[in-house]
Amino acid sequence: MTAPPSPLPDAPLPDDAELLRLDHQICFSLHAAARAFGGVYRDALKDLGLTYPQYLAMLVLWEEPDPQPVKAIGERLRLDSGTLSPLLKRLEAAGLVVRERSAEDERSVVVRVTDAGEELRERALPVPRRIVAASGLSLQDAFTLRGLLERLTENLDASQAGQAGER
Amino acid sequence: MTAPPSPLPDAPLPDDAELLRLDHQICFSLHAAARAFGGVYRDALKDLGLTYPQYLAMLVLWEEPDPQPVKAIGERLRLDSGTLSPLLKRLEAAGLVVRERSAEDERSVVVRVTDAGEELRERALPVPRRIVAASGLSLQDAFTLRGLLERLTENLDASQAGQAGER
DNA sequence: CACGATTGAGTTGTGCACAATTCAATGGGG
DNA sequence: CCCCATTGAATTGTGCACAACTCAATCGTG
Repeated sequence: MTAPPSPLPDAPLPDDAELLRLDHQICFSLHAAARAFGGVYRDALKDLGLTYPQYLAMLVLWEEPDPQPVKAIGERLRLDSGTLSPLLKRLEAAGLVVRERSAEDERSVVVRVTDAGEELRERALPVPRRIVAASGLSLQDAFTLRGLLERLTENLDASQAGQAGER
Repeated sequence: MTAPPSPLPDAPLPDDAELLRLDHQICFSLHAAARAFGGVYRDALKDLGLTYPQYLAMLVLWEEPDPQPVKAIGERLRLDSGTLSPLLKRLEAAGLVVRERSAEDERSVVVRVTDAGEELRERALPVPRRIVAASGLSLQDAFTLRGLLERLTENLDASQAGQAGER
């Protein structure tokens, strides 16, 4: 909401080149950090036979005892069916989940974790510890980072929404 | 929505479950932020006919007047030839760059920006401004974020390197 | 000089992300 | 009640990311 447009007309305005440079470095850093995270998760999850996005999907499913509709998983992970459908099919092929049409609404497909999927959960428990250790951030920094990232995402999403449909 | 687990200031003890939750939210946030960034760039770059990674590659090429070897671009972006080769081929097909074998080292391929590529640079100038605006972060926050991300990436990379080859 | 190791691009195969489309099930308004 | 807009999944097509591999050019050492 608070968008400081230009409080100081002749402020120590970082000139264009400076702004652009900073921007580039942030998108670079974010890109690099996301991929570095992916690499560490790749190593940590190799033994479990999961990819990072598959792991995220399993986390969502493990969170609740009841089967969850594909729609709900997509909203949680901010992914659409084009990404989730094949991913869930691979999880089903691995025997970790089953997908079945909902009885109440035949359009909906609910995903249930199998016994094998629950067993995998046990083996996945030590994973986050490894990641936290690898990140090397203090709790304080982690909180700061998470807060900034969430604010950033919120802003970016709002900006994009305003850009597209709009009313 | 997401109900913060324990807002009690009295029991901030980060037991395992707490740590794991935090970790998950950070990887979630990072993932989400990276994709939100991608979405905003997608909009901003649509008119230029560039994808976000293609834009990053062009930024590297625009930075220096001389043609740059594929190797150097890959080191700058932390991408390997498996990703860069097809990407650069698409940029070449779009007429923005040309790739030619280096005279000194026949193994190396250098990438040169064409006149059309230089013209595109002019049209790309306003893009970063839009991104900075969309991010809605103050300069202060942007610096903090960049610092945390770089430290995070460094730690993750180091951890992964120690994990893998190592003798 | 010769030969084996290394280097730099490229190719292949798998999986993620997203736009656009398809299709059946559902639900609301005339 | 019927038609039609909406919804939820899935499919198709493009592009990125990475591992594993191929192949030619280069380098180093005997």
